[in-house]
Amino acid sequence: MQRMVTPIHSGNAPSATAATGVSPVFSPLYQQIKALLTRSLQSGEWKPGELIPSEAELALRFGVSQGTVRKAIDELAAENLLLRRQGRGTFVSTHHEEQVKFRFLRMVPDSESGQALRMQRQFLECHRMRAAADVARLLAIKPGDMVLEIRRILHIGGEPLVYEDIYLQGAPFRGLTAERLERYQGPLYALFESEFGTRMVRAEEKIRAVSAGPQEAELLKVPVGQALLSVERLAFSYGDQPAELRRGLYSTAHHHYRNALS
Amino acid sequence: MQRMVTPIHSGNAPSATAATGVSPVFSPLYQQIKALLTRSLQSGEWKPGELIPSEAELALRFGVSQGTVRKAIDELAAENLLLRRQGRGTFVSTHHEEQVKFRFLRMVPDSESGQALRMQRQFLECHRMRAAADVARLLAIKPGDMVLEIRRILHIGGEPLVYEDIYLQGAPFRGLTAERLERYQGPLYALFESEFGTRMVRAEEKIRAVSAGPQEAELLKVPVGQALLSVERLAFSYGDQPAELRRGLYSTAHHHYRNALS
DNA sequence: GAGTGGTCTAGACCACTCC
DNA sequence: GAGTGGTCTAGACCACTCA
Repeated sequence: MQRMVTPIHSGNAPSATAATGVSPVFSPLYQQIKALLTRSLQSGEWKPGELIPSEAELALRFGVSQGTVRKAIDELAAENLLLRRQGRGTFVSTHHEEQVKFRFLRMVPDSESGQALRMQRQFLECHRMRAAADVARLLAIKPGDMVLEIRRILHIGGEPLVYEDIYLQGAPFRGLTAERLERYQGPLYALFESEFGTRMVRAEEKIRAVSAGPQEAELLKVPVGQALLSVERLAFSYGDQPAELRRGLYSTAHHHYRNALS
Repeated sequence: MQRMVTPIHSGNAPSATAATGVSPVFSPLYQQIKALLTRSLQSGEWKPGELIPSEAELALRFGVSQGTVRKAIDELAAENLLLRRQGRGTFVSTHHEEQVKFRFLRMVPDSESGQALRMQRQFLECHRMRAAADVARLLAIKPGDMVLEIRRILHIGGEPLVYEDIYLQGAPFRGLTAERLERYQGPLYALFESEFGTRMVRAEEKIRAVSAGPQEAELLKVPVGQALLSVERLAFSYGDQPAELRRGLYSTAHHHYRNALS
């Protein structure tokens, strides 16, 4: 009933492996291919920005038709894990592309004119610490495990826009230091993927409105009591593994959080 | 070079219509089919909740293969315009389904337990008026054109959660009255689609943090100056036509706005 | 059992990129 | 021109729903 692809084979007819009895897993071939491709991404066989083998070659490797590989790649492309370019091939998505920059930073200026937002970063903190209970729970680690905490402010046109408190699992980000952060130009997620092999794939955010306390007011240069957006983001890496917790305060005086419901 | 599907025909080979010279429009067949299907949805040939013809029948009608129809339907299903159900057929999406209720209302309780949110609606206002300049611009109508304004509060467990100020184009919603709103059980968008033939398909939201003024504080039963989410939503109907403007204030004391970045 | 969408295959040609 | 993804077709069988 169920055809498994794990050992390479090349049967043509569907339902060629029913001999063993009840199938333990029940998923279409293209889902199995998709899982195999994801595994190659996760293991680092193909790194962000790199070209993966052609559809024809993958079809040969897995012993399935090109159409089946195509459907698997289609879904991975829809999830922004892969990027197809006609005539060139299929590439592993990366946070280094211009176009992707606004997928995770949703703040846009109220004036809808050209949003050539030149952003300045100011790092306040970068140190290792033991994870508190709530942080550990969200990152799926044990309380007391080592985490890396980064605090920073994003400025735009000299004005503070975002204050963020970022928590990363300690182990994968061993070599990450304040100097490293200062030196690197570009999005944090680009640094994470290039230097530490952790690519953020998707995220969930919880948004609230809060009043600025004394410290926050000073950091964002707003009056105490000013209404701010509180954004808690949990970002996931390849295997839906939580990899980053981010607590942000956004000043919405001249910018807003843009969202599309579809 | 380009095959047009407008007049029904049944050629097998691609590139069967190059005789006329340079093709004016340049789009794949399945996109043309998709446009035709969208037109049938827009014209009301198939109404929300109804079953559309089978893939085979559509393929016959348009003179293309079933695979081509399938690809067109795939995209429409991905955009939530159609809903496929194996063994039963393809249906026009509707706001009457339980599952869809949280696609446009993004507030969820902070306690992640069972979110059996029983919501009470309180309508404050429902009247016709002339559109102000900003409302007219967003709704793509002329300033001074008639619009319908609805104001309401959503309560949960007796506590006010959302205050909304809603603007609709006057013409399509001619018969909408306060009594009609009171009598109808279920989401507003379900009422709009069932009774007025306007189905909201997607929306864009701009989110800010604001402080409650005196009136807003009283409506939402919060202290003056309390931080609230300000959500401005522009909702679009079938042809990407703006159909509703909604300005909301959300109380985030015990709930938050949930968002997925992917 | 008839009808529907879902999967899989095989092969053809098109559009695009790069050498 | 070679190689890639993109489109289109035709036909087979599977999984599911319902009468």
